[in-house]
Amino acid sequence: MERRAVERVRGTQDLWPADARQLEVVRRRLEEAFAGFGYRRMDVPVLEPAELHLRKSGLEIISKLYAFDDLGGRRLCLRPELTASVVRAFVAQPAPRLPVKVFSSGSVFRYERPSKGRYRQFTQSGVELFGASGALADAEIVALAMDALDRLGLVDYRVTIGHVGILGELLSKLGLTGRVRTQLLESLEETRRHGLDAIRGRLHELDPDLFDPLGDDPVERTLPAQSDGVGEEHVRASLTGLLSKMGAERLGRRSEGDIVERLLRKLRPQSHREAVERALEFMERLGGIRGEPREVLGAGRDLLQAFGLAAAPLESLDRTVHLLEAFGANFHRVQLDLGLSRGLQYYTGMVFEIDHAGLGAESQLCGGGRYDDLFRALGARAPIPALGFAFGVERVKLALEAEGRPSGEPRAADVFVIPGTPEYVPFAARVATTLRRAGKRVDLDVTGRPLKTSLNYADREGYSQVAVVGEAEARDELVRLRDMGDGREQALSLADLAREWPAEGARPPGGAQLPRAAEAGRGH
RNA sequence: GUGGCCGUAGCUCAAUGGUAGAGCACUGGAUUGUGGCUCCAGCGGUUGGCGGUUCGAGCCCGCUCGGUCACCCCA
Repeated sequence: MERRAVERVRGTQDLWPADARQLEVVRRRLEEAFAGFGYRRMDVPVLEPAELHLRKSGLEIISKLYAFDDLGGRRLCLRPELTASVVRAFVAQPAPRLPVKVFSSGSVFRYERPSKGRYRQFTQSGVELFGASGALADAEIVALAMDALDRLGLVDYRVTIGHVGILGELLSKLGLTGRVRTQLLESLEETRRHGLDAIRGRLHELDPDLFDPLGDDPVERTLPAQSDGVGEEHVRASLTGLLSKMGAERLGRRSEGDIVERLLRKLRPQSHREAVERALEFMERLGGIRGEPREVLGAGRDLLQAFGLAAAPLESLDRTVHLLEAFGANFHRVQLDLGLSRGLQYYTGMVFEIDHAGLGAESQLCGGGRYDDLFRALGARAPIPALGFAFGVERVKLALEAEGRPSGEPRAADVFVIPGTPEYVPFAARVATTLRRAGKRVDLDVTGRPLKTSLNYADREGYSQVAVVGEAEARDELVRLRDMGDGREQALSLADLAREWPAEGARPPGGAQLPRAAEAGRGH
């Protein structure tokens, strides 16, 4: 016989009743808020084709995916988040009418190094809103996330809102596409933490032509500086003109056309490089703009103007912020941060995070934003505007505890029924059942240990009432409910109790302050 | 993924390199079945695991597993 205990998988948790209950209460309150905004519950599988997440997620999440082959040879994964599954479900079977407002909760899995507030299996609870573009939808989503935390009585949280569309617009204007664009979008937040050189290094790995030292060729040095928006045809034309002026016969035997093409080839990386440099400069300045909404919007407009960009994303943010006020959000908890980028690459517009000061390193409670391109990426015929967010339920629980408002040990039941002696066990079972049918939560003592020990236990566990049933009770067909506070007893005849069943609106006298639905509907 | 700290009874923690302990919890008794207080006794350990150094390791060293803190990243 193997004596060594089987250990819990790293990064997972066993939740004993007090913690399990608290997590359940948190999740339920969040979901109540979602429902209060007209969102409906939807469930999606824990198992998904690995491809679903490989196609849409950033490298960071992909590298942490729990992926494996099932016995049928399918490449599967445990979901690392919920949004992709909900979108996949919609793409496979579109809802008859937009908009779609749904919420879902459940376990998600990421192979990360565990620490406090960071687990390999954790619970997300979030919403998705499909089919609405514009600031009102953006504001509703943020207001909903804040309302959910307010319902829980959380105080010390901070909402940070940004907009990745600003940088996206610049990159488009500079003609930056593909992996370089993706890399830059993902790096926005990194610029202020690690500086531009860190980003340059990463880009160089991606494309070695970027940030190579310039050659010494004097001709290359005199080439016209490439700036944004200048097409290759234009460059070819001006190069040809330049060569004519220099006198082509002095450049050897090659034809003018050959030379131009060769220079263009050398030039292409450089123009690319300069576009990237311009993007980096923009990112650095953008990243510095954060704080109180009005100031950020002002500074943002100045920057966009300096780079000749349309102010549309900022105006959208402006409207979102104003609508947030109209939603009655706690405005002093909101700040704007134009350098906020979020790691998931599929975000396209407004993005936001909610952090809590009491959590240390893993302080983010919630993250979300707009992901208008995700439907196309997952195979939808038409683009559908979409946005959403997810809470980390365990982190919200930790935040509540950090603010010193734990739910307290839940009382197991209202009444503890103790058989006085073994021979009255059947009668005790009958008493317990009668009380339950009369609407009480009843815990029957099944240990058979000495009465004194059981009473001691009942007292320490905090039962408000105890019923010891023995000879006298069995003879008279009654139960004596003893109040554990003042010791007074109340005799109830079983016949009277039975008449209450099924009693209309029977309510347990105590311990009902927590959601009743948590108990109902279990184990069926 | 990087660096630091920590792992001793169910829980919280002690123990100069020299016989593994306390409080709480649990079981029994004082009290011949009616709680909380008190007192007494009992149960409970491969000191996370494997290896090394040493006459001797909970303690020192290496690896490993787990936790935690700071990075990183995210929720």
